[in-house]
Amino acid sequence: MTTEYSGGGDPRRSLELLWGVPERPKRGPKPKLTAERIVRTAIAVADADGLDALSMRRIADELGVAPMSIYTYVPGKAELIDVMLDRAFAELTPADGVTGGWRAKLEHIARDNWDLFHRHPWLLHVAAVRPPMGPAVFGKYEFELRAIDGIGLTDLEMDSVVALVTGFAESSARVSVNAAEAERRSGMTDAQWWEALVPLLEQIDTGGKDYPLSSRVGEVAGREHNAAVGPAHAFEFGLARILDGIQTLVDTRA
Amino acid sequence: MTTEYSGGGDPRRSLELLWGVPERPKRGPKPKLTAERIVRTAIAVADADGLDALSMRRIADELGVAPMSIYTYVPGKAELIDVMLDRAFAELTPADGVTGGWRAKLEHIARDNWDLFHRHPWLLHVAAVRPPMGPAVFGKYEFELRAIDGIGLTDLEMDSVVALVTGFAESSARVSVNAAEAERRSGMTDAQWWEALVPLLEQIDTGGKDYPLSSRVGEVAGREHNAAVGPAHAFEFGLARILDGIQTLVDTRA
DNA sequence: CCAAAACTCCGTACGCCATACGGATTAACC
DNA sequence: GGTTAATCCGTATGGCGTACGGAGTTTTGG
Repeated sequence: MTTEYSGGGDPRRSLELLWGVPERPKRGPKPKLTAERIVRTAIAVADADGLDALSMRRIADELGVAPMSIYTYVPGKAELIDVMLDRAFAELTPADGVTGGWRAKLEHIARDNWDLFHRHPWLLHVAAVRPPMGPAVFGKYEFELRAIDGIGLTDLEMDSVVALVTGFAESSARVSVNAAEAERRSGMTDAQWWEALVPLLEQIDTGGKDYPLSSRVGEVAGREHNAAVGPAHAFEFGLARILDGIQTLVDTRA
Repeated sequence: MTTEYSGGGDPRRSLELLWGVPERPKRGPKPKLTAERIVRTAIAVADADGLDALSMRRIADELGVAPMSIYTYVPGKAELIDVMLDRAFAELTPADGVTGGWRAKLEHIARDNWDLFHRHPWLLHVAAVRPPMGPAVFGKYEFELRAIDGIGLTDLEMDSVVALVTGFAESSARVSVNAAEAERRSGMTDAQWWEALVPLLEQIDTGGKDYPLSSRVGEVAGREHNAAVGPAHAFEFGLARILDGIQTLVDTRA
């Protein structure tokens, strides 16, 4: 599985694509495609078959043109992925209408992110340092900050809180998505995989060490949440702890 | 950058490599290599040049043999990476000697993990669902649990707390490592990159929307922590919140 | 002492990737 | 109608993991 990097292409070309340049040049043959159609097709391919399957050849096949024709509309794969990212983040919704104060709003944001990463698992394979400066990324940061505006935090703390919550949503979604991916590619559930491993592990000479806590806790944890609900439980547990921690901070400010 | 998957190979062969089979077969020419040397070389390559540079050809070059000779000692790249993972985790240290109770112990574990991911950034490019069942991975889970044993949590809560803290260390290290990687491959610091982007952004027609909170908070956050300390600050801030949240949970149990 | 077996080493080959380059074609402008 | 700009795309490069099978080397069994 290939991890791509956002911000890898020419920033000027990326920005033009992200914000849309309405210029219609006149000369030359009628274009068969648009950048928009290419982006939509690329997202569909990545959703269906993963970022690995997203090649310029595949997009071209899907659109019925030769591979090199894509480069007429898009400078390269790096810029294309920047636009795909911004498009995907555009699906996120503000927490403005959510009742229940900052805590409920942050919960909405965390869950919304969690859902997004499950709808578009390929997002997790794009390292979003230096994210694409598109309308959706701008809007996302703005309404995330709005969720905790006016509750007594400093500007720096607001930025840190938003980063903590969204970062947590991403990292727990990563675990969840990876588990599902492992299940798909191995054809075994986590339970089946573990079951197959136990007899092999019993033949191993551990050199006299034993693992009392691991055995006890691991068994309980394994029984309690099988693979289907495990990552979701981890998400709910972690989110509750993090919000409690933010509560403590807010309390010291009041 | 390629992301690899742990647990991708033949589990039996992986386990043999992980725990070491001392059998010395007799027939045939004297082996020029050992699995051990191959693993050490692979880790050195990944440390120095990243997981992308880790190819079977590169390892072979490094050891002065032909590419296919590697397969005499190691079943394939997937199993090799499993062993590399376990070897790396073996560098982690228990928190038993740390004074200051469970909070100080969890801090040690988080920082120890954070450091490890910076020493071996390629760990972040290996998706560790279904981790290699080697001695180090077993030991890690055991002493992580020991750090919070006997403070009133249920077995399930102990598992969840450990997963939360180590998961957070991984995800914030990911941000940090990605930032450093972006700096290296672009030749620009975050500050320089942003500076180059501003004039381009000013030419953009945002369609009348503006972003009051983003501008105010973003500027403060950007000024406060430049790229060098930004991720480290996010780590410290998030860790404090998470430990506060765990404190709240522990309090309800007391 | 010799043949068979076991083991190491490795040359070749396959299909797939992004995209640089330049040529052929097509449409609009002067 | 000639010039210019734009689209479309054929070809080629170098790197990847590893399947396959052959050649060389050492020990074992008789």
